[in-house]
Amino acid sequence: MEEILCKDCNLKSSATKVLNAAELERLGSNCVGVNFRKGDVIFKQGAFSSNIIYVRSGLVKIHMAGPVEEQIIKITKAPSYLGIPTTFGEKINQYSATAIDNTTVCFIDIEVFKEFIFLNGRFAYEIVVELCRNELNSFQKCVDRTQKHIHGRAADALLFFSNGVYGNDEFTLPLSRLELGHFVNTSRESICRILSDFGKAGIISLSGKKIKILNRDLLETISKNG
Amino acid sequence: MEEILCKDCNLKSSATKVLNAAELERLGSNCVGVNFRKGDVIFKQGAFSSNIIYVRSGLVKIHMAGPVEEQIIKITKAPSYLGIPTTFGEKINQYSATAIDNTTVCFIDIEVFKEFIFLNGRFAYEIVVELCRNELNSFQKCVDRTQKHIHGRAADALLFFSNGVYGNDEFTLPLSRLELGHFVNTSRESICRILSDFGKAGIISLSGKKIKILNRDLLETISKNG
DNA sequence: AACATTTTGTGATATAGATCACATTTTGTA
DNA sequence: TACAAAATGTGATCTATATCACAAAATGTT
Repeated sequence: MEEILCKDCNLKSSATKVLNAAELERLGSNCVGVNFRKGDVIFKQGAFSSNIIYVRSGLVKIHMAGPVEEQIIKITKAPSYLGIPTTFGEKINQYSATAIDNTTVCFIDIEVFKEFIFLNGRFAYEIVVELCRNELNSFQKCVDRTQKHIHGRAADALLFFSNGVYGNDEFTLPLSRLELGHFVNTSRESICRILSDFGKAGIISLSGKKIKILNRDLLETISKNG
Repeated sequence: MEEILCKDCNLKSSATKVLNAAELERLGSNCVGVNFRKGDVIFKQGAFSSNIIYVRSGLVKIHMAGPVEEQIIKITKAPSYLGIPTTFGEKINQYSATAIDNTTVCFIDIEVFKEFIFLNGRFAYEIVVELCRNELNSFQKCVDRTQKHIHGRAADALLFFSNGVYGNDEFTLPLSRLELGHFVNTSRESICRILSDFGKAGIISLSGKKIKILNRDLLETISKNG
């Protein structure tokens, strides 16, 4: 990738925006930008972890090996940090991150990151806020995952891509059917069936990975009650 | 409760240990201790939130209303903070906390807490570490919840009480069968059946809420593979 | 102690969704 | 362009667990 200095980066996180010139300088010399293509592994569960990762652009899945199969815990759109919990909590990554679209990230040395938390209260505050938001989301997501029926969870996923990721009624799924199954806790077969159910009911139109939401109201109803 | 000044409190959190005398003084004048008895609600989902809660002693369940039924997201033993995510992320509690044993907590004014994060890097760091640990645990817990079969999840719960809470093979369940169901995502009936299965198999002995683990190895095997 | 209420145990049945099995389509590649 | 490999669609079973239904204990209350 073309090298951009942190101070000139126009894709700063809300935490980084709070750093002063000297701190940005320090960040710049302890921060490496890397491009990943769709499918590339950014970091792997079980590997040693010594960096915080800032996703400048792109889309990433966070996934971990469960007792039975792989599970996609969440899908994160830039801008966002990855691996803060794993890097602060344990030396070893507790989960993997894989690009599901072309993605640019910065690897930030954990020690510099810690330094900023120690020395810059506003930075620390922004990080705490981000972690808190994540925790709430993951509680909510876990409850939905365990209580909703498949149709509801599949509707959730479609609405997530439409609203949360692409901001459009029409989009190309960045996941295979199998991965979509891992994201909503079902089998590939069930996902296939549900998507075609939705298609037959006129809720979406689909051809391969291209999806268009035709009846958003109904999809939202299914998401709530399904 | 007998009033104890924060500076004299011998149940400090790892974050509070890092505060200096002046900060402890300030904390003391913005911090109220309260006792709760088993069953008392500490804070309620949907209510306005303006305090961080530090659990000095006791046992608390964090629970939220799901689309179908109540779910116990986690059970937290003192010492620990409650409601940091809710208080930083949203003005409204996203979940409830209820004492499931006699519990002593301190209500800390959110503004003082923020102040410490801004001004004391070591305090901020300790909070970040706690939040990170929570996030990892909740990922793991969510995967287990959605992938393990009931027997495995029930075994998990028993091991959690034995190892994580009471540090003993013998303990009194702090939950009714229904609540235990909410904790491991099953119905009351299934929990009853599984506990009696475990009893018949000689893995535990049980009379009412008193439980003794007789075959820990087998229970751990079930937890892993079940 | 007697009664109402809540909690618990356990069989019988129903069902959402997994799994199996195979055909078809799509994608990558020599 | 042709062929191998991967991804997808869909019917036919199978099964874990929910739900229903009721009896029995335990607990709280006057």
